[in-house]
Amino acid sequence: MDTRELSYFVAAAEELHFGRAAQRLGITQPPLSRAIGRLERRLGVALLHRTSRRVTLTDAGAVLLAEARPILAALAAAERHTRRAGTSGPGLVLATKAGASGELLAKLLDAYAAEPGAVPVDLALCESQPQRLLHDGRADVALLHQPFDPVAGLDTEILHTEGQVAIVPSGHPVAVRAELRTADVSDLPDLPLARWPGPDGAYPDGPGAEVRNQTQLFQLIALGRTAVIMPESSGAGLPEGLTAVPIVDAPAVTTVIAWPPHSRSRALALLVRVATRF
Amino acid sequence: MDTRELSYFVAAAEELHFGRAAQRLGITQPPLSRAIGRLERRLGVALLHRTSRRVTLTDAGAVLLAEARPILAALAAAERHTRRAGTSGPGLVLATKAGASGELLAKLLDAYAAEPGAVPVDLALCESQPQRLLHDGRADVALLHQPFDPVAGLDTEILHTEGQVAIVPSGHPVAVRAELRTADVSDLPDLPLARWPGPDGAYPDGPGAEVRNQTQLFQLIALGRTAVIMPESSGAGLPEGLTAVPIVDAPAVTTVIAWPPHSRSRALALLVRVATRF
DNA sequence: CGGATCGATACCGCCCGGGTATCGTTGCCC
DNA sequence: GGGCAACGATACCCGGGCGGTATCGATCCG
Repeated sequence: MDTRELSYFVAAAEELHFGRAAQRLGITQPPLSRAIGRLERRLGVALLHRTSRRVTLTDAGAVLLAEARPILAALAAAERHTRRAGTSGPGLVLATKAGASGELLAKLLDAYAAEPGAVPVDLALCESQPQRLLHDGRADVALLHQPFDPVAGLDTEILHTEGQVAIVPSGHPVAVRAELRTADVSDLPDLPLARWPGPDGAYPDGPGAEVRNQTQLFQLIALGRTAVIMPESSGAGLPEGLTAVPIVDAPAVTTVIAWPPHSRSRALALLVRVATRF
Repeated sequence: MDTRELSYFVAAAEELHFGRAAQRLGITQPPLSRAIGRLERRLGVALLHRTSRRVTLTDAGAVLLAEARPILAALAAAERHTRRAGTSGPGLVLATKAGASGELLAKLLDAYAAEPGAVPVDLALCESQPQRLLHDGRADVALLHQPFDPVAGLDTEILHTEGQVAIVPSGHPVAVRAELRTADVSDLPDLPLARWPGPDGAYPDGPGAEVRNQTQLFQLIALGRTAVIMPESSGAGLPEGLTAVPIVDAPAVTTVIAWPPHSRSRALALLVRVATRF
């Protein structure tokens, strides 16, 4: 099966309309019709059931669509990884969530820079989903936080484990407590927990404020509109008006350094070695 | 990146010899040279370092090779799965290890056959690696035994959990014991544990007999040459001269029914539903 | 029943993949 | 050290397939 045929089929299967699919692919409709027809003939299976008015997926088409998408994604990732591995480029790109693991990151970068043979490290501080940068080749290595960030398909080393704290407005009654339990903060009607976007960019339902980054979040907390539970280290150096209170029964957060399997860079290996010395 | 180019590169990277690689691909050498050159130009990266006497992988080539192999395997699997999903075929093919889960299998097949809407079920009884049949599309569903069979990348439902027994010659001193511990049978100098082939078909080192199937194994045990630890149910209905003794500290064996993700067959869904009723 | 929408088909030009012939380089061996 | 053999690169040719335009045929709508 050819890559082109496969992406043609995915486009047609997603659009369920040959004209629009062809447009999306930057070709005209007839070659698309022929390509899909040829693919079906080669497989000996109908993939799309089509009348001149409606196009639907057959069972076989649904199977192929589900398998084709990750294959095409893996192909694109392989291409980017190969490009990065060949062009020595600007050194390493390290991805992590902005605001997370601040002290650990600073220590790591300092220690690495002091090593003989270190290369320049660029930072990719994203608002969410740092592991995506790894998968699509925009970064070489990432600091991820279990259980928040999925690490499936990556090689990892554990760097650090820490508890979590609630960050609340200093004026709120719970701010004076020495410690809290999860239930103490998840049930406050006047202070609903902030909601972060999921992997698809959509927000879960709930009463709390929708937030995308830490600045926004801290401002909303300072205004008494929301609260949040996050790792201890993210609560270091809080601005005025915010208080961190340990949550004793929250699951521990593990910071890991992660990289795509099959990486062969000496610079990356050195960075991982330095990181695991902590 | 084209599939053809990718498989050309894999062949060249594995053979490290353009002539042989071309022969393996069923083409001549010049188109292969051109294809690899074009791929390198498009990626902007050298994949193979070649003199007229020696071909070696570059770092980028090693990355691409490692990523390309699973991608090509996934492509081939997708093709087979799609073919199977389309051609309603002879019904379902169920794979499992010959001799394993005998009673459970019989019950499952009977119960399924009694359901309205059941289709004929063919059995693929293999000597090892039943999950391979699933991955390459030769089977639709399998009974696997954790922790022996890898279930990564499959959808599963747990059917049954059982302990393990040692199967020894009836005349041996340990045969009269009511129960054993793993250490009791793994250290017997006169009765070394049988060795099964690994995923690559090679046998691990050790003193025990090399076996491939249950008939062979039981014969060797009856002759006093080896012993084995296996799930209780596999020890049911032993031939004359063999005795099963429970191993109290062996890890439990879980029988699962497994199928490739994205399967959409009604017949398969029914089989799984029947299986999970036990 | 006429028109509009949409997928299939016919036909054409060009690019690209594969083939044969040959060149240039590099170890190797006498 | 020179001749030779092995091997990858290059030159050139041919045919198939991909993409384009034009058009057909079917189906739904008003």
